[in-house]
Amino acid sequence: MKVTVDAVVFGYTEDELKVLLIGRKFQPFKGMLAFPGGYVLENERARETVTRELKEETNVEVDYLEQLYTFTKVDRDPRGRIITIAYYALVNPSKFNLIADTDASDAQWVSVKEALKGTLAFDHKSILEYALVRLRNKIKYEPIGFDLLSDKFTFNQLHNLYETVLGKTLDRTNFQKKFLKFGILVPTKEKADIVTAGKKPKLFYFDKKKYEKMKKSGFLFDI
Amino acid sequence: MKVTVDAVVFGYTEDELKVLLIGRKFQPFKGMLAFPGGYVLENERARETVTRELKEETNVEVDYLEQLYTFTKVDRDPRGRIITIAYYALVNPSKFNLIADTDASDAQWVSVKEALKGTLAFDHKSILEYALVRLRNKIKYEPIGFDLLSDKFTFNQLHNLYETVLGKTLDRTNFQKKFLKFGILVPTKEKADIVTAGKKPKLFYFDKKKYEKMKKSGFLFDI
DNA sequence: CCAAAAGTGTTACAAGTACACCCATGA
DNA sequence: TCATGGGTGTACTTGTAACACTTTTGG
Repeated sequence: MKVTVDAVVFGYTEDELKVLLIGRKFQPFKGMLAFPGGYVLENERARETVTRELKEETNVEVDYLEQLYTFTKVDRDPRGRIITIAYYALVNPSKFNLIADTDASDAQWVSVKEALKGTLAFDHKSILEYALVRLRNKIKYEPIGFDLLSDKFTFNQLHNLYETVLGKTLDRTNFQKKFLKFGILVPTKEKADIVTAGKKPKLFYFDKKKYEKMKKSGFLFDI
Repeated sequence: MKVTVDAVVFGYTEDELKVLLIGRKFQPFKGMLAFPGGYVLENERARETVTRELKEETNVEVDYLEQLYTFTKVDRDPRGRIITIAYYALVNPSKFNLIADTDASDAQWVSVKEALKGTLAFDHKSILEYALVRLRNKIKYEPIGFDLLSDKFTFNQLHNLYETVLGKTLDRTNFQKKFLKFGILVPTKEKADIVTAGKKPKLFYFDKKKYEKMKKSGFLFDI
């Protein structure tokens, strides 16, 4: 039996949730869009395969990486019996230049909405749906949204991100108060350098170390 | 690369959380305690392997079964490169007579506390720890505790179960009110046939169909 | 000056918590 | 009849949701 990994890498740009897809250079599913991934080698663990393949195929190094699910349907790969361990990851797309290589003819950020409308190679559409559900659940109980944003961000950006991922509106002022009460966001003295019709918003950053400490002493993040 | 499955089957008896373990009949780890499990065959998916091996090795058929995590550490099995897809399951132990067979010299319900103190074959101790964390989280957000109890149960039994699994005390009266308000527990006219120092408690059952409907229309179980 | 976005405050209601208290049972 | 566990009620605290209001900015 052969074992592969697949990486569902989420990014957030232009107020939209994106996913990193490559064009397949070889058969099967040549020319179609698919997740970066590949065979788990004899002397590496699955997580290592994911980071290696991501670097090789797209030049991306992810901030947040978590195992998603292992897909074992018997006929999921036309090459034979191949199971895949799917991972999902979060990254700020502006950090990297996508460079396609090895098995990939190109690498691009595709809107999740569009990706779900079209066709993907293998069972990758099911995997994407599964990953999206996981992301939506996880972002409510763990402060992982920051891995999709720049180090410093405005409340408006965070708010938009949450509304986009969760697919529903959240009261702006209550969202802000809730986050501030947690005490894991640090205000800076800087104001965002963006064109706006109104007041210049403050920039915040996420105090990850403080959050880890609080979590250890029983604090539960919950948006 | 070879692929196995391992099943962490939880049960609840004598006010204690138990796990189903077998004695290993063959090398490696001959004579030690381990989870039921075995190789994924070429023409079956992992979930099928789990139910098949559980039936073969212990005569147990589980009510609730969910994939837990795939463990891929390179040296986790002395026989070579073998990754394992771990599942966890919930069952009411009183429903089955344990019958050990094939690879198992015996099958028994072991207190989770004891199992974590002792030594298990392979990396099964890590897997058990991982499964326990998952169970504790899951039982808060999904009404899966009922799969550990008989079809009809008293509030005291449910309350004890939750306190045992979560490892903390929960106010008896508030626990009851919260559950009743959900509307997923149906009171029967029967009273439990148990010796008690006080009042005879009513028996309830869990209305799974109603819960599924409510869940579809947006209801979130949360204890 | 005014529209738009950021930031702050207020109020009404729902939910959670901590108990007190009564009831039924069997030793 | 009394200790024990089951069952119910209530006051208090906390959290949530909705929205009004003020401030700052650029055109």
